[in-house]
Amino acid sequence: MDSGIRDKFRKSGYTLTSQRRAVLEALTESDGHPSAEDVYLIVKRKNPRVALGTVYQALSVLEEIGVIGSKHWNESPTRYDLNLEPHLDIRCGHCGAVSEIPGVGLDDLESRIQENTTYQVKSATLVVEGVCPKCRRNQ
Amino acid sequence: MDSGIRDKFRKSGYTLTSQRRAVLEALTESDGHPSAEDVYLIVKRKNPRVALGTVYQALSVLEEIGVIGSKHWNESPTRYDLNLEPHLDIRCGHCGAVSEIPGVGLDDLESRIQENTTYQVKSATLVVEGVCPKCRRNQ
DNA sequence: GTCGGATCAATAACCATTCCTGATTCCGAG
DNA sequence: CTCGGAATCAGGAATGGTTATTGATCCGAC
Repeated sequence: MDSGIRDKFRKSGYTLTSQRRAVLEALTESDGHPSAEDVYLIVKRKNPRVALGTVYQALSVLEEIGVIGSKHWNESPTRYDLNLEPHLDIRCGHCGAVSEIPGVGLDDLESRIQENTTYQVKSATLVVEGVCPKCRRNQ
Repeated sequence: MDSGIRDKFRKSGYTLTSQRRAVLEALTESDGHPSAEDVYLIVKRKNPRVALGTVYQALSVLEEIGVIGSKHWNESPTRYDLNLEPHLDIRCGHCGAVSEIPGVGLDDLESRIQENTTYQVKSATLVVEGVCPKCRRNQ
């Protein structure tokens, strides 16, 4: 277990419980962009007593203290991610698979937006959807 | 009523019913980015018998035939829009107001994404959130 | 007019997520 | 060690935006 994670727990005041540890482990074991339900199923293999609500709560704590990130596509469950760097993900509209897109910089997009609105910009997220190679083959 | 709208209905095979016309009129009367519920309330003022489900269904038909557009921010209802040009909207996280952001071009973003992924890119939407001037003042 | 498909209103169902409640666990003070 | 209070938990009910279902009704082609 990364000692940085322990630090973040200590600073936040939350405790690093076995359930939260299990959720983190599930994130590592998964294919990289699991939904809360996916995490729940992985966690349940080792500890069948955990409830889905507990997983949701653990995920939100982990996100709050900056240990994991999340992304949301319309009409589909939120995906969680250990990659904290700003990066682009694309979601397949057919099978729901999520993959990273390397090499596309958003540069100064957020500051360009701030220059053109009287709102105070809090976030600018690029939501990318497409068809993955596997689904394209099966069409 | 725009004759282009009639054309789109004719081509699509859908009929331009009074309910769908009422939904379109509500879009024009509204402040520009109403939710389905907002549209429902406006429509109901003139025709109290329409059901919320009918409004949803009318909105989805109108979007399907390309008469209106829609945008979705996490954790909040979908907003509908008569502006069909690609453009940026920002949503206030406090009051939910939605406004357009002029002057920010996404340029070749979608093609840059396509170059860096094996997925077939279908859409790349920028979801921008912030705080509107009014809410900032009241903080 | 009338037949059949499109559309409608009303309501039940859906699903991801959050909330609630009482039970359990954790942790520091004594 | 052990007591008590706070944090966390499991389970299940509730939420809210949206969609599906179901008869009833409308409308246009014949």
